[in-house]
Amino acid sequence: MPWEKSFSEDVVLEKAMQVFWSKGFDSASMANLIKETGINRGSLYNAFGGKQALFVKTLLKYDSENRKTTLAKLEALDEPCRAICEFFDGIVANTVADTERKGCFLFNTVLACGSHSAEVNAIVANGLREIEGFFRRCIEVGQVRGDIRKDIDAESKAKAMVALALAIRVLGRGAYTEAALKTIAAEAKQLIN
Amino acid sequence: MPWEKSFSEDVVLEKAMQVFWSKGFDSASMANLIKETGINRGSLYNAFGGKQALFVKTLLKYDSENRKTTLAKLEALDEPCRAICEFFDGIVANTVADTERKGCFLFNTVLACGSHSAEVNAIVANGLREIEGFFRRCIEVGQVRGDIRKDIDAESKAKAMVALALAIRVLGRGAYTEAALKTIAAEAKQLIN
DNA sequence: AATTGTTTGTACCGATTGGTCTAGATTAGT
DNA sequence: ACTAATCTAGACCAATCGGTACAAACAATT
Repeated sequence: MPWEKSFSEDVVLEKAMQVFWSKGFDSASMANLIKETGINRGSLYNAFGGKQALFVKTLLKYDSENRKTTLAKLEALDEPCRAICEFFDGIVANTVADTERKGCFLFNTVLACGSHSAEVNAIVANGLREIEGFFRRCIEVGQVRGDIRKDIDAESKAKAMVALALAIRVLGRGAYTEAALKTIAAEAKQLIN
Repeated sequence: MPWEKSFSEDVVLEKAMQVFWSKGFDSASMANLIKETGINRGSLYNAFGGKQALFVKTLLKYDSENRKTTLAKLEALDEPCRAICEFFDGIVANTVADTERKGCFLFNTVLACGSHSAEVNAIVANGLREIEGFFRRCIEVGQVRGDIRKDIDAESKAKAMVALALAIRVLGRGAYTEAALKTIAAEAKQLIN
């Protein structure tokens, strides 16, 4: 038998993810992806199948490596209020630290949902659902522990928090200043007061 | 002298706007625009200059015909709280009524701000600023009249409202159900309670 | 009827799109 | 050495992109 592979699929996926993340699915060309991943055209098609399939794989990678782990870490704090605060502080920090202004890969994909396949839409819908679930659980646990008032509707506030998080990411791509983003984040935290 | 014109620029702009609105700048091709406007390729270039120039004109048309007039009508109510409520009821109603799920042309353009010219970015930035100003003035007037508590920060809440409005429009494009959008709208109204 | 400027249809341009394919180099196991 | 699998480099494909060009049809004034 000959060799198995000369490049790391994961490293290539990581680089491809950066391209899709910063340019979006439509604007990212195969020429871009070939150049940035560094591997050959044929190898790319052979290993991943095509542009759409490659995109799905990068999105899944982002979803499991960024979104899932971030939420898991925050939930592991076991301090609901702090978890929510750190979530919003985190996305503001990430947004202003990102000189490329590329936002959140998952949210960016939501915005262009019209032009994506059902498979992609299912991935982002699941991501949104889980972010909302994170907020809801934080609030409910906080209510049980007496940190959060019991008369607020956890699900309702969780949805509003998802909405504000998305808005921070979107407006942070250029339309709003850091100060404005921090203001919105502060309003999000205040939802549970 | 020959004739002046055989088609109405405004009617053509209206049709072109629909194309850009539902497909976005990048995905809308000149072939689409020619087909939907019904006028000839040469006439289109002669009358509007090109794709980018045509886009700017449709965006300005939307901004003045939709955004400005909507805000002006609400502000003319001279009932701040009702104006805010009707704003959010209105965007939810518009969102669910739109079977094409095309969202708000202005917000859609914000999302793709990275790929637009400085001119376009200035138009959307101005639009956002004016929406925020609308909310801020509503809150301030409400505070003067005693309808709204005076200890809330008008500018801060106004920014949060812009964020929630944007999120409703974006999530309404397919990711969230009508019920979820109404929940977010309710949270937005609650910001001034 | 001549003139003038617009509309129309279509051909055309170079560039780029996603995707396929071939040729040859490379490396490992037999 | 031989074979098998994968790599690279690049030619190639039809389709589409935004934009230009041009000739014919057209209408309104002179």
